[in-house]
Parts: sequence; structure tokens; C-alpha cells
Amino acid sequence: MNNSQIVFKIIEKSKKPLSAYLILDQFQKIKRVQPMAVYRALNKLIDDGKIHKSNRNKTFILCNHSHLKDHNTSIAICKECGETEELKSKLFSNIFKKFALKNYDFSSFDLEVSTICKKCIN
Amino acid sequence: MNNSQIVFKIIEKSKKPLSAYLILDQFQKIKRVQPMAVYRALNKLIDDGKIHKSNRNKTFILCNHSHLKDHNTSIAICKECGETEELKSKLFSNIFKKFALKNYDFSSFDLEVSTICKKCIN
DNA sequence: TTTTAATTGTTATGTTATAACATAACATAT
DNA sequence: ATATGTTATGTTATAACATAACAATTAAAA
Repeated sequence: MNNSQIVFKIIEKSKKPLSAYLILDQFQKIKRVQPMAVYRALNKLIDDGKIHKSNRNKTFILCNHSHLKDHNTSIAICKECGETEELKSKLFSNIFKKFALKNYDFSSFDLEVSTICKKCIN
Repeated sequence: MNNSQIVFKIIEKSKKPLSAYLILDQFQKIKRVQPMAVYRALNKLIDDGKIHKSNRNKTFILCNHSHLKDHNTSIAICKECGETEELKSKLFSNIFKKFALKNYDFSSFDLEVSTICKKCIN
């Protein structure tokens, strides 16, 4: 197993979204590695479309492959607990098509919506 | 002028989205302050709905007040140049109403879409 | 006026991420 | 077999972003 595969496994096994340094902690139980190794593996997995990154929480989550045809990604994040869920990008691409913005091109996008999950709402 | 007002002015004057530490640089031309002072001012401005933060680029931009009634925010960011633009949240709140997700509540959200601006598209 | 709350100052530290340089490991062409 | 290309990995250092914890000051309410 190469580093990317190890990192993928770590993310796959985790119930919670993991930050790069939490992934590093796990990784170091297997092998002595530096942060750079984790970041490189993460970037590769992102390039390969196997994981997504939440910019808000700086965590990395599995891609659920619901967007194989379009390479757009859309995720929801709970502001409270950090839980994430992948959304159907199609909904948004339709909006972007309909209400075109003169300054931006939405043929490829990466959307992140911070909100609150129903467990945390109280 | 208190710190928040100074920070607001700095953001207002800038043509480009500024990171916290770029704001700090500007701030220090006026007064000797530490990063904490900037972050506190920024958080206050965000709480007051006067600015938004881009999680992707870690930059702070003026709120254009197009969302006074709903307190939701939506911004587009160019992956290349970091330019940002505030979008009409209404478009998205409609989607979220229509295609309700069972695990999330979208009565209040904060949406960020990374894409490419037409200047950078080539 | 004194006590309370809010803001600001300061130091230290924590967290996330990349630059820069070097080597290993393996495949393919000469 | 050896040179070359390519991808993955190792390593050190540091840049960039952010908060904790506590002290001092200022503003506002009692």
C-alpha cells in the first residue's frame, strides 16, 4: 500500500471527518511520516476525485460518487459538529445555468454550504 | 475609531480580498497591534453582518447587504485570482426549501462556491 | 462613585499548509 | 546494462492562519 492508499483507508474507517493532522496521527501508528506526506496523499486523492475537502473545517471526507458525470462537488457541513454530507451538484448547476453570473463561469465548481444538522439544532 | 472601524475601513479601501495578516500589515501602519486585535475586530464585523469570510481563501470581504432580510450569505470565489462576489442567497434558499435534506436545516446557511472568473478562464 | 461589562493589549501557543531540496523505486528506451 | 523518465517518498524548515489565557484599560450602568 502506498501513502495515498493508507490515507484513503484512514479516512474510510473514520466515523468523523478528519483533519490532516488527525490523519497524520493515525498514519504514524503505521509508519513514521511527516505532514508533507499526508498533504501529498490528500491532494492526490482530491485530484483523483476520491475525497473532498471541507474548507470550513479543514477536514477530508469520502466522495460518494454521486457526481461522476459532472465533476462538480457540493457538500453541506454542520457548523456545530462538523458532520458533512455530499449534496447533488445537479441542483446547483441548474441554478448557475439559469441565473448566469456575468463575471464567473460555473461549468466547474466546488460548493460548500455551512449550516446546522438536525442533531445539533435543539 | 475603534479597532473594528479601522479594520472595516481597511477592507473597504482594498481592491483585492485581504487575509487577516494583510489586514494586520495595514493596521500596523496606523497603530501597533497584534494578530488577536485583528481577529477580534473581524469576528465582530462578521457578527454584525458587515463582512463575510471566504473559507477557501481565508479572506474577508464587504457584505453588499443584498441579503438584509434573510441572514444567509452566499459568495463565489475565483480559484485562480481569489476575486469574490456576493450572490443572491434567495436562489439557494429556494432550492433548499424545495429539495429538503433530512439531516440538515437550511433556515440559516453560509454558502461558498469556488469556481473561475471570466478574467482567469483564458 | 464604585462595580460591572466590554474592549483592548500582550504573550504564548496551537493549527494548517507549503517551499525547497533530495532520494528511492520502478518503468521504458537506447 | 545503462541511461533516462516518471512518480512517489523523505526531510527540514518555515509560512500562514488562528486561538487561549490573562492583564490592563475604558465605557457604561447601578
